[in-house]
Amino acid sequence: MTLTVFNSLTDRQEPFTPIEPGKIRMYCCGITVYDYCHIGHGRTCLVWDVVRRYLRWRGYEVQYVQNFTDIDDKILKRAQSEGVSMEEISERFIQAYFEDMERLGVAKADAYPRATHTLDGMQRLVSELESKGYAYPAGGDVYYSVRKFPEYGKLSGRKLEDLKAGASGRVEETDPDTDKKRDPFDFALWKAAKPGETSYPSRWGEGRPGWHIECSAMVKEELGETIDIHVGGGDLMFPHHENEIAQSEAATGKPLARYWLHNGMVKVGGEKMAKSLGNFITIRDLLEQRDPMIVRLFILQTHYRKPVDFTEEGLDGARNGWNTLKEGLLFQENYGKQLGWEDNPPKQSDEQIKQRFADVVDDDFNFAGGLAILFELAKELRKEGNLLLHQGRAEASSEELAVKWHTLAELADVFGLKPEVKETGNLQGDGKADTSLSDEQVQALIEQRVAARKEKNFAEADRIRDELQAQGIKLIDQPGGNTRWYRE
RNA sequence: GGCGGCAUAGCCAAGCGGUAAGGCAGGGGCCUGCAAAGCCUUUAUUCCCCAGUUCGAAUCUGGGUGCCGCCUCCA
Repeated sequence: MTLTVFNSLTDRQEPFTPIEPGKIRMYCCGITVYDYCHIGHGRTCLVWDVVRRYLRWRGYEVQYVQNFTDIDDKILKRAQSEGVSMEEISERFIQAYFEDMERLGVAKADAYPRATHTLDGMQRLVSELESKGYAYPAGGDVYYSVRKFPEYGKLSGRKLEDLKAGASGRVEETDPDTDKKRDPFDFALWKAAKPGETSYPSRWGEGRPGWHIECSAMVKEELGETIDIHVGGGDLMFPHHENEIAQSEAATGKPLARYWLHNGMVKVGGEKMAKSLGNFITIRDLLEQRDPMIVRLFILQTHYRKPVDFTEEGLDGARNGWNTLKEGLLFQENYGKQLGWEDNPPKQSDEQIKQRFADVVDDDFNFAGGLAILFELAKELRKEGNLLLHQGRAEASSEELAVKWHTLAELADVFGLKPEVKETGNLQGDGKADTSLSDEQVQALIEQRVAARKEKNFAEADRIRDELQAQGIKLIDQPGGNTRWYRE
């Protein structure tokens, strides 16, 4: 089967072919760095991280670029209210972004261009648009003339007439600069600086770039005139991506991207989560409560184009599901020694299963379908592990188990799902709660309980178990009187 | 008002014309001093409703209903 993707540009699912065989140039619209990232940003980054991982796994060389918007009204506003520079705000939240993404296991992009580092490129592009007649200056601003670009609206499926019908009465009233525009739908490529604002010199005077031009400039500088895949949140399709197309394609006369992919929004309580609605959850707040891998699994369970509703119930389900996968992934950690894998680390994976996985995921990145295969493998390994634990031997051969484990680990890696291997405790918990008891204290109590059980003093044994349970320590009694434990 | 998307078990979710994946939760059994974990087993004659096409439809067509997103900054 061949990889097919849903292209927003054609509104159809179509076979994917890169411009240059084996190579993919991919651009993701990143974030405006004026605050901590919320889980909507998290979903976007996670989804495209996995797409990128999958494409690599499928054998493509992927060049992946994601931008930071560090020139923006909201950054300026925050800088002014805190009495610091825009740079200071940007820098702070770029660092926070990297911290959050590292915790979520999002791989680093190949480049992170910033608006402040792309000023020349943006100005060149604006000049080019001006000289080609697509842009006009107006009192220190420069606007893009939407009517000069006949294909305007081709991405979002809008016609200028429809926009007019919807926006009539709103655009004129809300935009005090409207009088400078020749058409209400023209948008700013360059904005004249207002007094006290951070600004940059240009041939149109002191000012700063408009929002959309940065991506047009960055794509061109980092990846070229036509790229393979341009991705971003569905809410960016209009006007941001539409305007990017208008700018880039008018300037180069070539398509900006062959495939446009958009991810669905995150909802909370059935409503879209957005800054403007005030119902957002930041990634760092969420990660106080939940293992990053739970969040990853939760998000990957829903197809990337569908909306996903964040609920406690949903996250609880993902937590339990993650425990199952983790059990499988830790198979080598927990049983490899017993199976004598040390000098012969398993390297072989099951080609048939990998083919099944690829067939499913090739269908517009059907991650949920792919996860079903991971669960299949993880459950088999868990079952065999349980046999090893209780009976000292498994049903399958060491080689078979090695292949299964290796296949699972390889496919889980495509999804960025990795258990944290902890030094403490002899089984893995979900890393959520922390207890006041040290490992030594737990161990001591367990030894007391083992002794009590030997004397058939079950009241005392149960008392100790309850005490540990209250601290979030779970016990597993094994045949032969051994007890394993983990933190819940 | 315009444009677009989605409706599948208690919850989440795949499925894209051939007779309902998977996860979570639940029921029953095994194991256990009792648990926990694990194992086995079970849970939608049916896919929002109504028509139609077809030998055959959750899947295609038409018409309803409901929910959501975009049209303004937004991942």
